[in-house]
Amino acid sequence: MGYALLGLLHQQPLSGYDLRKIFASTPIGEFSDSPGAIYPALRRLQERGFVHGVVQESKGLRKRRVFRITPKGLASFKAWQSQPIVRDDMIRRSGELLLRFAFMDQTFGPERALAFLREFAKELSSYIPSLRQHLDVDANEMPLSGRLALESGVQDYAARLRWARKSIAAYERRKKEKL
Amino acid sequence: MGYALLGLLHQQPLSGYDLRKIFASTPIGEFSDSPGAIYPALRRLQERGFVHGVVQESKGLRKRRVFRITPKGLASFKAWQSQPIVRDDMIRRSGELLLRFAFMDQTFGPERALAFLREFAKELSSYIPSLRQHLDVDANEMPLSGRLALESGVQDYAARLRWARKSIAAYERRKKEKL
DNA sequence: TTGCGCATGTAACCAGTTACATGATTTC
DNA sequence: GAAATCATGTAACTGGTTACATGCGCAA
Repeated sequence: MGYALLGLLHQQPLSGYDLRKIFASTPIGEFSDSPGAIYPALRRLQERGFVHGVVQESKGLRKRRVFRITPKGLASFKAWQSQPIVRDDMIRRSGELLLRFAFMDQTFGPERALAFLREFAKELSSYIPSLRQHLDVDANEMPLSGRLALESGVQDYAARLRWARKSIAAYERRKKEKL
Repeated sequence: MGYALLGLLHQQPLSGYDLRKIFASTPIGEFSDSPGAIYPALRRLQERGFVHGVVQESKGLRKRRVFRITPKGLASFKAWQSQPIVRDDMIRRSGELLLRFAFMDQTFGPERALAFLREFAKELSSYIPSLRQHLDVDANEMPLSGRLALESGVQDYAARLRWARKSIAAYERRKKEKL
């Protein structure tokens, strides 16, 4: 979740309360908007030197602490985004992959975003057949609900692959238009 | 994850090592096969009286502790499966919903599984339009990668809804055949 | 003056990750 | 006798959940 905060703070400086509102009101993945999650996370980021908070006393309201990302924080964010996509990311951290992608235009530009999508699609299209094969094997000895639940996983991956291909096309279309 | 263990132990008695192998070799959601996750989880279940472990010394191998679910454990498992489906489950605990469904044929039979799917589909089909609407609003001020990442979320839910409807049809088809 | 929205925080609890430790048996 | 497999566990670390606590300014 620290990276979600860094990504948002890279767009603009925000207070903990601002971040809570963002998590509460927009469908940005599965992040918690509870103060018990956000304020400790901001403190950790500050301890690592990734963000820097300044108290603002203006405007009659209670003083707020506004955080901005540091160069060190941005470097760490970019390093995180640049990690290769491995199968385990696909299986157990798909939300994190989407988050890495969501901020890619801002940090690296469309060319890198496109490269990310291609890597994503490639990894997915190699995973899906092996998953499907596995299911076909041991689906026989399972009750219908179990079989369907596994099938749902395959459908999810297939939908994500379609999304990736559509997104690749969107980037390529935009590239052409710019020429 | 405790519920995943209970569900598997309801099918048959298993040792911690057996459970690790299942998590390692089958695509049952996103569960960890590490001993540091499984053995403490089994101990907790035992402390709550949900499972009971018996040491087996047979067969030359190292002794293994085989767990079976208790009536109390089964009751707790069923109560978990019977919770109403709320929107927050859909958004932040979709894996848990699928897990609840996966074991439903065994615990409650096809009629309840079908009811679960209908509730699931209903909740989803009310959520998707509101999500889509939200996206259309604030997608304008976002870079392409951010917009696409949010779009991916919508696609996921749409795929899940299609899956639910297909699954409902599968249950209804089977019901007809039985008559 | 009661309550609401703004705004920040803490503390107990729970559970997964990573890494380490141990020991028995089988296979090459 | 070394390596692989079977089998169980612990400990430090990390981080989210839930619930509580606090305080300001404004409007009904």
